[in-house]
Amino acid sequence: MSSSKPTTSPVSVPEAVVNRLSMYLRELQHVVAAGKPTTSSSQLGRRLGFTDAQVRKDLAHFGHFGHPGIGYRCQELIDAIRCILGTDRQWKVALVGVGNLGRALLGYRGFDPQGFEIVAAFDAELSKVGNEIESVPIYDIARLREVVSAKQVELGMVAVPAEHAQAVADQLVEAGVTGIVNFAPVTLKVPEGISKVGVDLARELEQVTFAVANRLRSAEHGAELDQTEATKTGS
Amino acid sequence: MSSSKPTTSPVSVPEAVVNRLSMYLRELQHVVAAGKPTTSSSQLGRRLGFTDAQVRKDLAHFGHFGHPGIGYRCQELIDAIRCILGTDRQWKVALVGVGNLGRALLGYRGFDPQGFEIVAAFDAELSKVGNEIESVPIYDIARLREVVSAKQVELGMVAVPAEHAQAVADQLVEAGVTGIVNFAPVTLKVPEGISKVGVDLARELEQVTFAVANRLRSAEHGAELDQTEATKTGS
DNA sequence: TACTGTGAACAATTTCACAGCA
DNA sequence: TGCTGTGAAATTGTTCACAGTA
Repeated sequence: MSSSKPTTSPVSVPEAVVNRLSMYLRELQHVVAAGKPTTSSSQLGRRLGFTDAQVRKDLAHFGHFGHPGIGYRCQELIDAIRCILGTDRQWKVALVGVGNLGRALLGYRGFDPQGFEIVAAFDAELSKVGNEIESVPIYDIARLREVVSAKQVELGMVAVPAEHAQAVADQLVEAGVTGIVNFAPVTLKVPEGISKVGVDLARELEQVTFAVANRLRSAEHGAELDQTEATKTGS
Repeated sequence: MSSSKPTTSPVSVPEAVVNRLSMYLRELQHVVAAGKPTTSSSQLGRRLGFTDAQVRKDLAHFGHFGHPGIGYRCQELIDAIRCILGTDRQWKVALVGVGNLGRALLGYRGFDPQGFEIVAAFDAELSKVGNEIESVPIYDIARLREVVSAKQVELGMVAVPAEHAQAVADQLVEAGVTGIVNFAPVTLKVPEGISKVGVDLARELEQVTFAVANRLRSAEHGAELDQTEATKTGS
């Protein structure tokens, strides 16, 4: 039992595990940045709010990465997780919608180091077309299919108004992307075999207000032994 | 039986249920916008990718909202869910960090209709201070405590670089906010009783690449009967 | 000693299936 | 008939506790 390459065919991994895998990765990067070469399931768990057993079980889905008596060598585990997540290589991403949010995504410094490169942006407003933002060229959305194919873009980010999101997603799929991150507050329909994730900013806030409102309710109400903690995803 | 006010003290609701509640709300708003006065658990479920039983069970945590034989009256259920989530009133929000992402958040049109109003923004860069963006005034971050207290801000959004996020969160808590949405890729520590949610853009992309990479692996590999669908949160 | 990996126990969540109301 | 609400069953996920390795 010692380090090894990730199991090639994970057969069926709960989505929650994949979520936590990303968190472990981020945390490991912080540990490395702090100069520590190794860490342990309990340390990792403590920092993220999980039990040590959970951390070990999660990682065990993919292989044997730990060293008994030692813990995990950070760089080793980072490499393994990136391999599992598929970010051991660079992914080409297209952004559709160069509004406020789109521009923010173009300027976001966190993508490149994690393996994502925005190689093209699209907008329907012709005054934006032809410019570059953060050295990403902006194309007429009418050319989406052509450009996405030509540049071999694999992932799409949808940052257009809700009413156009489905149409944009359809075009992205048509053009050959295999995964979509959607920032519009609608539920996209995508064909089987295309992955998608939705990020809805108002919904994130609602998760917080629920916890707050709930706390207020129990407080004024009469001290139920209620304990709803809204520590959803880490961070 | 029939409609009623949400149960006041939900005692203990799984976080996943709260997440879905937000999705039901969004979906119901779309149904209303389409002119339909009622919907059903199966319709709602189909649109979001859940079973009808799940929808009913989720809602049953909070009261009896449905009408046997009819389904759910959309507006009624919308009102009930907003009440449960605490967004039946307006929440005052402070934004810290007026970079690319911060500006996008200031310009985001989706907050107001869902009950969120950004009433103040803060930045350390003094050239930004004193201006308004989207008619939100930008203050020196040194005045965070003072302004947040004075304006009775309840929620904070952290959109500063990772290395400053914890310090900013500490100040927000000090100043009296009860909930935080964090956009920096770090795990914040907040005191018991403060709610937080983390949004990490690179992590969202990783959820997608995992699914894609996984699909590629099984494909080239040898057709395991693997079925990993990355249809995380809806959208 | 300090830690991992893991079967077995436990807990939570989801689905099923059906009674009951409009 | 069409739909909800809900116990009971099935499934999934988490924690415990310990054998085993460095």
